[in-house]
Amino acid sequence: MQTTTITPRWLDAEQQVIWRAFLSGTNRVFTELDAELRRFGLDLGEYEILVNLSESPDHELRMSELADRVRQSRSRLTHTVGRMEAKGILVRNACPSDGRGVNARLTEHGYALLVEAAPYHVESVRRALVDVVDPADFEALGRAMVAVVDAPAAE
Amino acid sequence: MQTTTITPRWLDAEQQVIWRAFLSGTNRVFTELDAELRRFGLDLGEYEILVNLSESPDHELRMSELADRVRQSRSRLTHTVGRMEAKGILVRNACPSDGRGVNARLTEHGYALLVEAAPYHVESVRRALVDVVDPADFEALGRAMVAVVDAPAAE
DNA sequence: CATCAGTGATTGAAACCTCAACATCGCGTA
DNA sequence: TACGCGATGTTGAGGTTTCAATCACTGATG
Repeated sequence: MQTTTITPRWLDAEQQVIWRAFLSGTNRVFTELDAELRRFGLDLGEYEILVNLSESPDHELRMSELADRVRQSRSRLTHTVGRMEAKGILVRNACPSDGRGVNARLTEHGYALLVEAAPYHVESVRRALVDVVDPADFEALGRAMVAVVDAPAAE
Repeated sequence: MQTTTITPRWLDAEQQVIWRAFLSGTNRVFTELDAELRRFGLDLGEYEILVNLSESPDHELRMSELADRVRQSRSRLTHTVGRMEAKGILVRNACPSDGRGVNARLTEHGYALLVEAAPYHVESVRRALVDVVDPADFEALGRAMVAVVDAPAAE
């Protein structure tokens, strides 16, 4: 019998430091954003839903399309959208062109909430990340994250 | 009456692109890591607990110290450690030098689990981030994250 | 037209996290 | 010694996410 053994390619000391800074730094950023959004009764996941709807025609989007854009599972999105609907932030309607589909659409109140929260949100993004990082490093960060997203999916 | 009005300093187009890449990229990295760790019945939060205990004398750490290192609330850590204890990964003992304190210590089984999972974990860190990013950009990423962590806390 | 595999969305239970309240203990001070 | 504030951990309730199962509909195939 033979097991597939892995010879670990450990990170070197510097990579290790960078990796741990990544863990701490991302944690710090998201903690800060959530703290700011909480003042509007939102979290980052809900805020991204608002943004994506607001950028779509009629402030409306199919659930599945929305799930892809905010990187949430369909199930999670159903639950979250259900709560947001209960708060009057958006409404759901059957999709006219596809009997399986459901459209989520911002209400007036939901759009007003986004308009109100957005300036504070962008300020927290600056405070936590954009304004504290050297501009050249910030651009490199962008390239790095694009490379991550564009990397082929694991098997 | 007068309200404090904010003149939003919106992100410019390029900053916007980088910010969204950051959201997608970090999500991609953490999704990949969790998927790999799930094969060992762990998530990233639990894995970081294992790592921090394993790097400490006697594989043991005060709960509060551990909470700081893994950036989890005390409450969350109590719950998580409780579940890990139930699985036999670690044990809790009263701290001899401080009646309030509790030490968490890895069991043999817990350490063996870490030893087993670590090579796959590091491989996923490489696959998701380290190996797909240009080395110079990776270093810049490190500087950026250090700047984020070192930034003064918001009021 | 009948079937059937695939897609879109939801459901409910279990697992997990958050939040506020609480219990306990250490330490400085009078 | 007694007081009281601050720190350490835990608890349980309530809210959120995950996971697998399910329902409904579409489109293709025979």
